[in-house]
Parts: sequence; C-alpha cells; structure tokens
Amino acid sequence: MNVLEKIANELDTFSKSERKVAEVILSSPGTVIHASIAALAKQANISEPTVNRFCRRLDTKGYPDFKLHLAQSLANGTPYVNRHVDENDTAEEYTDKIFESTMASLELARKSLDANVINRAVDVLTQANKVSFFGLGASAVVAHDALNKFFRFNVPVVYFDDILMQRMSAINSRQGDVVVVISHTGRTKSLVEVATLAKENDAIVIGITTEGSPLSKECNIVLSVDVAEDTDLYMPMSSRIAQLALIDVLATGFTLRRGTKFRDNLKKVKDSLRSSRFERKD
Amino acid sequence: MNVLEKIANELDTFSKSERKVAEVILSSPGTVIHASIAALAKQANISEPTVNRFCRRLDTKGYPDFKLHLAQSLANGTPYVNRHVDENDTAEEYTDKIFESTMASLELARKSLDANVINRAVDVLTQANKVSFFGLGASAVVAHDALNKFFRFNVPVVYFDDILMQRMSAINSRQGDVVVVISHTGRTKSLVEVATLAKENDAIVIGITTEGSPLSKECNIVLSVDVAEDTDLYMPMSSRIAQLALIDVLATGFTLRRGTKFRDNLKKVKDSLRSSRFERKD
DNA sequence: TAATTATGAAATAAATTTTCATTATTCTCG
DNA sequence: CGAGAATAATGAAAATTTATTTCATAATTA
Repeated sequence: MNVLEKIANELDTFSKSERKVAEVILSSPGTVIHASIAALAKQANISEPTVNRFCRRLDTKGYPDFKLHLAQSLANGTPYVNRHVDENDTAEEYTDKIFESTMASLELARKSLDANVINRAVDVLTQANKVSFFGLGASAVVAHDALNKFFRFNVPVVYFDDILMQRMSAINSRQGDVVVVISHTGRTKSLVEVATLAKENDAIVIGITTEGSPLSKECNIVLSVDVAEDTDLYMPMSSRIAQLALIDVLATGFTLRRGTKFRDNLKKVKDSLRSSRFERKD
Repeated sequence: MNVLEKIANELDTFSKSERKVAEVILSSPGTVIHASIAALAKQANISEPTVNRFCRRLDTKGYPDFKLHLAQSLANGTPYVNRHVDENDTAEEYTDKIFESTMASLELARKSLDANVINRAVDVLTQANKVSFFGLGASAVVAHDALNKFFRFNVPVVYFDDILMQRMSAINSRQGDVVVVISHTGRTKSLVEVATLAKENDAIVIGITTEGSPLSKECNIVLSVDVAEDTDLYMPMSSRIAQLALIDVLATGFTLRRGTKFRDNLKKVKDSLRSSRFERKD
C-alpha cells in the first residue's frame, strides 16, 4: 500500500502529536517531500524526534526513507489526472488526452484486480470442457477478442453477441463448461439472465463486470475492473480497454498454466497463417 | 521528463566520471534510491562531489532531491524497461507485467501518431457518405469496435470480418465512401487486395497499419501505430489496444467536428438503452 | 499514586555540500 | 606539430546541514 493511503488509514491509531504531523503531510504532501525534518517538525508544531518516530511507525527506515516513499506515492497518484476533452481541443490535444486517460484507467484497473481471483479464473478456464464468451455492445468487442485469443488454445470456445444465441447457449451448458459474461455496468438485463441460466445449468460463470452489480451476484467468480469512465462522451472507452487487458492476462495465465509443450502449439497456429501474408523483406 | 529517461538521453553529454555514475544508476536505480551519496560514489569509483555535481546537472537541488526524482521515476512504472512474462511468474506478477507493457505501448503509440494525419482522417470521416471498417483476426475486433462507436453517429457504417463480404463491399464502394482497413502488420494479402479494390472504385482508403507496409502503399491516408509487440506470446496484444485507442481518438475527433447539437444526439442513443438495464439504486 | 507512554532538548552521528588545491583536457600560437 | 596557457574536471578535506539517539520530563492511563 502507498504511504499516503496508509497515513490516511491509520490516522486514528496515531498519538496526538503524530496526528499533527499526519495532517500536515496529508494537506500538502508535495511540499513535505522537499522539507527537512526540522521544517516539517516546525510546521506541525512538534519536535523532530516525533517526526522521526512517526516515520518509523509507518515501516520506513527514517525520515529520508519516508520521503522517498511519499514521493513514490505522489508519483503514482498525480501522473494522469482527469484530462477532459474540451470543445476546442486540437487534434494533438485530444489525442494526448485520450491516450493519457486510457493509460490512467489501465493503472486503476490493475490496482483493482485481485491476483487470487485471477488465479481461480485461470484454474477454472484451464479445466473447462467448453468456454463461452458473451457480451453486448462494447463488451461484445471484448468477447470477440477473447474468442480470438482462446481459439488458439485448441479448446472448444464460442462467442455470441446476439441475445437469443446467448440464451440458447446458456441453457445448453452443463457441468464442466465455463461461461464468461462481460458487461461493464453489470446491469444489462438480458446478460444477467444469461448468467443465471448458465449457473442453473451447472456451468461455472465468470463475470467481468463491476463489483456489486446485479450481474456480479449471479457469478461464481467476479473479475471486477474498476475504471473511471469520465472521458466518455456517452461512449464506453476506457472500460473496454481495461477489459481487453484483462483478457490478455487470462490468456497469458492460461498458457503459463498449460506449460511449454502447449506453447509450441501456439507457434504452429501462428505459422499456419504465414501463407496468407506478404513476406517481410527485411 | 522523468529523470531516468533524462539520464539515458543525456548519457553522451556527461563527462567521464559522470557517465560512471549514470551507468551505476541506470543499472540498478532501485538500489540507488536507498544509497547514500558516499555509497553511490564508492560504487561508481568516483568522489562524492562528483555525484553531487551530477545531480545538479540534471536540474535537481542536490543528491537528496535527485533521489526523490529518481524514486518518482521508478514509481511511474519504469516504462523503458521491457518486462517479459516469465515461465514462473505468479498471477500477480504477470498481471502487472501485462498491464505495464500495455501502458508502455500506448505511450509509444501516442508518440508515433501524427496529429495532422489524424486531422485529415477526421475530415474525411466526417464528410463520408458511408464508412466501412475491415479487419481480420485481432484487427476484426478493432473494426467491430469502430462499428460500435461510429454507428452512434448516425452515419451509414458497416463492418465485415469476412473476406468475401469485404471484397464485395469494396467493389461496391463509390466516390464519397470511406473504407478503413485495419491490419497491424499490413501484410495480410486479402486485406491489401480489398484496399486496392476500394481505391480503384474511388473510395478514400484509410489504413490503420504499420508505416511502409504493403497495405500502407494502397491507402490514401495511413494512420501508423507503432508498438513493440514483444510481450506477445504469439498473440497480438498491445497492437490492438493501441488501435482501439486510436479509434477512440477518431471518434472523439468526429464528434468534436460535428459540434454541440450533434452530441445531444449521442445522449439520445444512450438514453434509448436505458430500459434494457437494471436501474442503479444509488 | 505508580506505571506506562508520549514528548522534546540537547548531544551525537550521519550525510551532504562547499571550498579549494590538484590534475586532466582543450585550445592557441609560434 | 608541440609547448604552454586557459579551461574544465575531479577529489580531499572542511564546513554545514540534516537526521538520529539519548535521556530527562511531562502527560496519560490504570
């Protein structure tokens, strides 16, 4: 955890003087990283040793080390603050803003992912008899991409972006099947129903959605991808990119789990595409 | 710019001794942030004042300040280092690596994009009678996503991921039509042919591909997205995410060009989806 | 009221920066 | 081309700044 968050969290376990330091730090961390221990002590109206003790309490080696950690916390928090696209932006400006907020979303999404859950999802996927990916709208794109990835693994895999096909497929699922339902909001009625149907038919349901959404409640495993959707001009942007990165993670976990021999197989699939391409001349 | 990059950039403007320091820092920045100036000087076999001068040369106040900057560079994800997924990585490790290299690719892609070309592409798109998106494999996903975005704009737009349909559609195109052909390598034969056909039938062809590829030579406008595809375990990963971000950029440019009234329209599309959703309770 | 804990003044220790003399490098002109 | 002046680079040691420890006192709790 980052030091700033830690300070905020443990605020009530501090002593009176320590809390004074904490407050000064929280109110302007950017200043603190350039201040000496004496300066900070003075600003908080307490003595230098108290600041030092405060630093150690936070599992840092001392004041300089604490400043290092603080600097890193700041670096993680500040880089890409919300940069909204503006009416009068030039192409260069809005391009930069979109790329930056996409990167910021990925950063956020990464933090929100739980490695244990990913592990379980990979477990389940590697053992599946059949894998289905369902999504609608922007999430259909993600499901489509997942199909592209997993089809190379030589596992029975299907993808539907049509409500009726999804329903039929869900109803026909059985024990050993895995159904991955993708929906950023987790509120799309028909997808929630599909998840329920699949679960009722003994499939394992993995949801790529927001924690606590109606969809998440129907899933056996919930991969929650948090992103701030504020760049969106009424269109899903960041969320689907974070979801795609998650698909990459699952696919990677899958191949790692399957071992080396399996990866030779992937190479074969790739080589088989060669004849449809123009040769590279370099 | 971050200090690490700066050191790497200015490596040849340094004096002999300064370069020694630089090399030590670049080889293990993580250690340096915990070392004293004396320790670093010793490791680089130079004197302490030299380290100090080195720090000031990089526009920092002195050694402690330099360490702060260095710590922040490191916190930002060490973009320049390639973090390959390893056989024995834990879920947490490969997740981090994938997200990080995805972000690094986006950074790279952004730098490779030319705002003028984007502007021209947006121009052409806003004036199109009909827009078609073609891609195969991983790029089909990108085309699919583009369809999702552009369909909201109330412009005739189609998407095909089937070779025959693409050919037929290309042959039927006419002046005023825009065909967007997506292929990371730009070497997929059938797509190059589709681009040629479309151009022969007076459509404007926009290529989202690599500069200098066979496909790029058939296009009127080339949006080149450079990414280092080295994370890929025989699967396209970063490239398609960069392409998707580019689609976001084009879609954003499109809406900005169309003005405010047009955006009200987008809101309507979004509202029309509401009834298919579970209401949010908060 | 005793025991415990928190705090700060002063002393000590550590680290950084400055000063200045020495050494290396570059440039100039015979 | 090379001697020597000018300039730049470097490090030893001193000075300064900064951080830490020690220990006595004050506040809090039992």
